[in-house]
Amino acid sequence: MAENLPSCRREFVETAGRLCQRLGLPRSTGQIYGLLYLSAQPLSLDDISGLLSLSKASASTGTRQLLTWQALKQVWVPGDRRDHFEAIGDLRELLRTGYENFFRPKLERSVTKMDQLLANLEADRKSGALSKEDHAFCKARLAHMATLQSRVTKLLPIAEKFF
Amino acid sequence: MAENLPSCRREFVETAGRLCQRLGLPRSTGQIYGLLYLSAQPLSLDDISGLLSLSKASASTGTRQLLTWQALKQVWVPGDRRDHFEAIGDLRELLRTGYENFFRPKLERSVTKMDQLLANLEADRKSGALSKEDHAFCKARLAHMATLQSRVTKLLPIAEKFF
DNA sequence: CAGAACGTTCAATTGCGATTGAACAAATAA
DNA sequence: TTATTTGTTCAATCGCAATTGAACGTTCTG
Repeated sequence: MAENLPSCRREFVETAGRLCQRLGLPRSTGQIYGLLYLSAQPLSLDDISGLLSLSKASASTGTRQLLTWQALKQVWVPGDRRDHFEAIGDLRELLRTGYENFFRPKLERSVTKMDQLLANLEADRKSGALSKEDHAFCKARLAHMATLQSRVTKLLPIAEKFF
Repeated sequence: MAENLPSCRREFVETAGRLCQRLGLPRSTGQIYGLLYLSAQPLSLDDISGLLSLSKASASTGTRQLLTWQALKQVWVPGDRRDHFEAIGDLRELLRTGYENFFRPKLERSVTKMDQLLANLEADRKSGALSKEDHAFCKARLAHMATLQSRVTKLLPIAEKFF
């Protein structure tokens, strides 16, 4: 990490990096967004890799990823043919699209997965792999899980409106 | 993974394992809970490591972790001096304590972190590390983030009641 | 045109944390 | 008592994905 960053930015970059790391995303991605979030001027790939001590490759893949998430935008800086990047500051929107692209598909898949599981359960019952008691037990537990699932599905749109 | 598991349990175990993996938790942890969630009878450490093809060590650490999360309970099986484990089926409660122990502390820390950042910002301003414009820009962005933070803080208790 | 600047791609490396095997301690049995 | 069973701890290993360096294609410049 470069020493020439003001301490507040340095700390912010570190925090953003760690946050991404916890979310299972590349740390560099968070660092890049964090750096740009507190940069009044757009930065080039060289600036980014230099300030964060990242390789050119990481800066490139990271910015491209962030672009697909609509977390950054490219801006043209007159007199410089390099790409420059700016953070899109609207975190609310970022959160919303993040939910849309990230959570929601998984939630939907989990519902179809539950159907598969229930189908398998019946198949196991018929094939004799599961006793009557085990069948009933599993069915009850899966049903309980399904109700929770539907609650989450109902909650999230509400939360979305809350923002 | 053992072949002697009925297909519905096998698939459930796999799904639970992957879910934990995505959440940044050990996969084995999810597998163990998944196995027990669909087991009408409590299982011993040997059963668990056998059915899941895990080492004794993994089964031990995994169950202990799950116990601290109140996701399992130990039950005594007469005539067997080994520990046996049962899944606690109330997923709602599990979710609630998970939020309490896992998310909430981080959310609280993020608030104090924000204070630190704002303090650093002022320090940088006074030391001349940040121009007046940069200072204003960063302050605005951090303020925006702080409002989002407080919204999340307000939302979560509401979501909790929803369940 | 040649040469440089810029960004991307991809195989190789690295780092991190889950998993393991072996040694250990505690409890039970013989 | 000694031997066996049971569960934990910890250093070593392994797997996975982030990161890198080098080679590449493209676009600009002189």
